[in-house]
Amino acid sequence: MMEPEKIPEALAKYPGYLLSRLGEQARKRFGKAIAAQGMHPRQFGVMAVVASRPGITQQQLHELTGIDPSSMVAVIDELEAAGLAERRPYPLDRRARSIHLTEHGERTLGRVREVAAELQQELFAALSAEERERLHELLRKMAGAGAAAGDGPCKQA
Amino acid sequence: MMEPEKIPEALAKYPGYLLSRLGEQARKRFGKAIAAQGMHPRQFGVMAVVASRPGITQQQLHELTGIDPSSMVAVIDELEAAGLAERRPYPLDRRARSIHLTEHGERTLGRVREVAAELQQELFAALSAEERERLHELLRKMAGAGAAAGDGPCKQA
DNA sequence: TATTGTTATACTCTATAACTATA
DNA sequence: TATAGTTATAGAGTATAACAATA
Repeated sequence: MMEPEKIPEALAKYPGYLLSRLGEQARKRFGKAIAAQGMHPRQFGVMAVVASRPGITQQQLHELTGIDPSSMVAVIDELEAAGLAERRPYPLDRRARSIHLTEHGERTLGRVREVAAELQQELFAALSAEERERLHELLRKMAGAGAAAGDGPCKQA
Repeated sequence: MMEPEKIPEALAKYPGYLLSRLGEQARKRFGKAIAAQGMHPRQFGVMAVVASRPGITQQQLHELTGIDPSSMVAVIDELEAAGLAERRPYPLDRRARSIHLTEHGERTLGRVREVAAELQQELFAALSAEERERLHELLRKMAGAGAAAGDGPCKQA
């Protein structure tokens, strides 16, 4: 169990600060939780998007995850090396690469999703189920999220 | 104006992810906003705590901000070099150093607080005033924040 | 001429370990 | 023996610039 660190009022009064510090904490704890599966938060993010849009290109992955194109190369390299994903030719544009999860990748993603769900329970333990839902809604709204024009598999898949 | 980046449903469904990504975004935007004053987010955090607890030691600052003690040295060095804060002997324990803001530091902090307030408006623009307040409460609760045992000036000040 | 992916590189931020002076 | 601060160093993580293939 990790102590959630006390945040002094002088800083807690800034919602942006809370967002930043709690976000960093969430990322770190998630990273530790999935390290056992040999996975990294960035890899999880990419895999989750690929799972929802099989055949997506690296450029599109960059736009959706916010990960820099040059860093994206490294992430996909790692996933390929671990046998979790693979690059395939992208028929519509021969410059681009089409990314797919392998079967092993699908299974691993499933396990990591379970770990993520367990961690969520811990992370938001101070909140009631209702409060968690409310917080989630507010964060979604802030992110302008919810069905980012074209969720679902890509053409060609 | 910075586009708030669209977050796909495949990731937005994880509240921890939203927290992490929105937090990172908040930090980056805040950093850019205060760079004009020659300030860094870490420095602001430390200064805000020092302002609320004049005479605080570096060790205590580390506990309250989560910044590593060795990094704290660098932050205070920067603040001293910029004439924003200063180290003084700490009578109760000669190993420790007592940190205080200079007048220039107080004034600068005041200006940066204004910038922070403006940025907050932008950052949470997608939310109504009520929703912002609700989000702030939920984040506070999550952080176990609110009057961290001993807010206020330190003895000896 | 612009874009996708790639490579090499630099830069920022943070963490680790060892040292000093006090306790 | 343990702790506060310091220093030097190493490691993540990320961003920047230049290049090849293709559009």
